[in-house]
Amino acid sequence: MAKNKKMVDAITSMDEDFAKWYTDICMKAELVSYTSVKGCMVIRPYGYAIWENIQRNLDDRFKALGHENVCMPMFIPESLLQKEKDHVEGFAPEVAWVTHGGSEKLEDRLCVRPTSETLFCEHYSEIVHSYRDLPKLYNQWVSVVRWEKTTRPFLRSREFLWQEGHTIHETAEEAIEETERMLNVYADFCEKDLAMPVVKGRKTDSDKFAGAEATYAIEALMHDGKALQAGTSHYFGDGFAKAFNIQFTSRENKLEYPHQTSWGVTTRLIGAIIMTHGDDNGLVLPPAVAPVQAVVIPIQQFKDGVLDKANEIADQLKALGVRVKVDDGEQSPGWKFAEHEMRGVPVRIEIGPKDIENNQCVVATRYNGEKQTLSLGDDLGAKIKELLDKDIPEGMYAKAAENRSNRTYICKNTDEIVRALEEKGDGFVKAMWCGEEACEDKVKELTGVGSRCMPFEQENISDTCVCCSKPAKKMVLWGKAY
RNA sequence: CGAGGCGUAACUCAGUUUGGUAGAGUGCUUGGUUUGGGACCAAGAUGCCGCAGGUUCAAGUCCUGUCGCCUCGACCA
Repeated sequence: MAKNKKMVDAITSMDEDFAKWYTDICMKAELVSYTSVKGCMVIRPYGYAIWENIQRNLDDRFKALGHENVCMPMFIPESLLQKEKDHVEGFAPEVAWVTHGGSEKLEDRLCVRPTSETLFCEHYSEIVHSYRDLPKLYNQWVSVVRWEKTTRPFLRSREFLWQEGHTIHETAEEAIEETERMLNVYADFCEKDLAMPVVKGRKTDSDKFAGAEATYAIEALMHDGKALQAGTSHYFGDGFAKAFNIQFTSRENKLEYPHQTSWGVTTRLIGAIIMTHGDDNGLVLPPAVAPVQAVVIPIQQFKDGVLDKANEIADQLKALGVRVKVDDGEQSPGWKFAEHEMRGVPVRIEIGPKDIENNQCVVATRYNGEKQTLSLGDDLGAKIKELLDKDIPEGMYAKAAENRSNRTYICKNTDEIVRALEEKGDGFVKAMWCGEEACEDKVKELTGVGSRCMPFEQENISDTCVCCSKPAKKMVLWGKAY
């Protein structure tokens, strides 16, 4: 009782105002702080630690597949940006420009990178000459700038951190394979480590990356029923190579254009974690990326032996590689419970005089609020490790998957879409599409949901388009997007 | 960029209608009592009232301008 009352004070309930609930969590869990420039956030230590864990995990996966990290400059001369027509058209409206160096006006103004395809292409044109130079599997961890009009922490900021992979290959087949491989890396990471179900699919032409031949994405459904693109992977064909004049001598001694890809995920993933798993008591973090995986809270810590026992448990967990903290602060235990719940710590361990007497401790899991009593001893660490590695991520995944399936509607016409959204709230809509952009636009106009992707796992819902009566070509996943 | 909201202590906000000594709660500091779901008592510190002009004997309050932030739309990772 006391808990709910207090927590409502601290965090707006998600049913009451989801947007406010989201910003409350960002602020109160100390993930970010605003600055004097709109859309530019301080990512605070706790938020950054989550990013570092995401980064480490993905970086290991990239390296295991042979990718190398590089770092491109942050400025792109306007003349370079303009080499690929679709690309510049896509990004021009949202780039920030540097017009002066010191007090001197620049001849060729510089764009602050919104993405680095052009820089990679310029570089590849210098270093790729022979099929022996291929492939190049490069990646970089940097920040980029897009001058967004509406901004929100993690979901849409003007500067954001990301990783952008840029690869260049001898053949189209190889590049397509890379595009799919990296999409799968993202999907696996999201599902296994972030416990977040995603739909893999291809973007429709109207929604694909500026300059790409094909764009693939993973789409996740947030707790409020809105869709969030969690990662993308693009196949460029040889379009960029032609625009930037990248050529190599092939095995047959012919001059050929290489095929390229790019793929990325951003700090938006932190937003996805918040909105997939969070609840009215705050953040709920998947153990794989939680800065603190387990917190030990001593009860009556001033009594002899309590703190020692707490530290003993922590040491046992540390030895197993668990990120663990003992909270020996002066606040009351109840305060600490609420605080660590708000920060999303996956496991809480309570240890007090009563427990010590019975040679036990209380272990509570954040995502479902369940408490259990475990005996102290050599296997305690292993049991908690098992919770962190298996039970918790699986339970979190199941919970998120259930929300998604409750909010996924199968519809045969636009009326059904409107009705489903009205009755059950926002969510994913599965419906057939004829392939015409006009229908895509009309569905959005009539129902409010836009095309998210054409899932790889197709279902035949009906033979005709959800909008017109023409034969259907693809099942499309529709939704309101963040 | 359109529509709305808001800038007063570290935070949340009252005070603006009707101009007249700068306020509350939370947090912070110190001391004490507490400790199994955000404990209690006492004492204390903290303000360019977003910024710039103007009106006035007097402006947090009225007028003009300006900057910024939040939310919702259109656009986007």
